[in-house]
Amino acid sequence: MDVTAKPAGTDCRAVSEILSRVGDKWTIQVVVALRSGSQRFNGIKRKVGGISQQMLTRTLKTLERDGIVERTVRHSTPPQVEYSLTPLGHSLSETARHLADWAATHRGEIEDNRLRYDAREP
Amino acid sequence: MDVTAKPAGTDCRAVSEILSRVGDKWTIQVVVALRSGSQRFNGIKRKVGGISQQMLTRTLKTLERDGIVERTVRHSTPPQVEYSLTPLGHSLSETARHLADWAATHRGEIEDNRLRYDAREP
DNA sequence: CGGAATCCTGCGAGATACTG
DNA sequence: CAGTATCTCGCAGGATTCCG
Repeated sequence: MDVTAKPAGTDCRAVSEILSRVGDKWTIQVVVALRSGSQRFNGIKRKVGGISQQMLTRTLKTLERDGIVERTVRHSTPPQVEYSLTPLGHSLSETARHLADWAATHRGEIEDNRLRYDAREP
Repeated sequence: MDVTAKPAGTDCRAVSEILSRVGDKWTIQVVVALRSGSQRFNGIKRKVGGISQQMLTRTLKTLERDGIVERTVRHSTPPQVEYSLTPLGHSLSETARHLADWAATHRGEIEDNRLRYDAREP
């Protein structure tokens, strides 16, 4: 997969690649939760709400792997682990904002379309 | 819409809602395939590449339901069905472009991060 | 050509319990 | 507090076959 020359056809692949990476149930919510600054594990858990510790662990690990969040361990008692966004993570969260705006703007419209669509075909 | 006061908590929900709607394997690829103009079923299938007939049908149907694509049937022999983006669909594809840009820009970086991460812990 | 119906599979994700 | 280890289940998504 070399990315050297990139005609328009390729970017649909690129987007869906990113989307399937970032479009899971929790990734973006965690990123957004970290926008305000570094947080600790259970802090994020509280902030996101509804996420299991299992999934939070997984999500954070893959985010760390991708260099989107940074993990800092503080060996104290009790142990503290801080998570924060890297520059890459912040740039992602900025991009996510555009999506958020789009979502906020068109959510009602979509909702209406669905209702209309469902109304006519039982 | 009311973007006046937006407490950080709300938009993360909105984004992930949109993402889980749009972040599946095919939706965006189909939308992108339709950007250049209206296409017929098998045209889209060819253009996307790798999608099964089943999934294309499903994807197009939910996109139609959401008012993102429009379906036009032409009763001829052989029958022709044309799909095209609605204005809402175009606005989505514009937003997707931002994501595409981000993806193109940072893909290599992410790739590197992964390699580095995987390299140190077997 | 453009679908619908059906069957089958793997992975995303929740619940729970245990460790350091 | 911050994880790891299992077990389980639903559903996205593929392949294949039939229909107008």
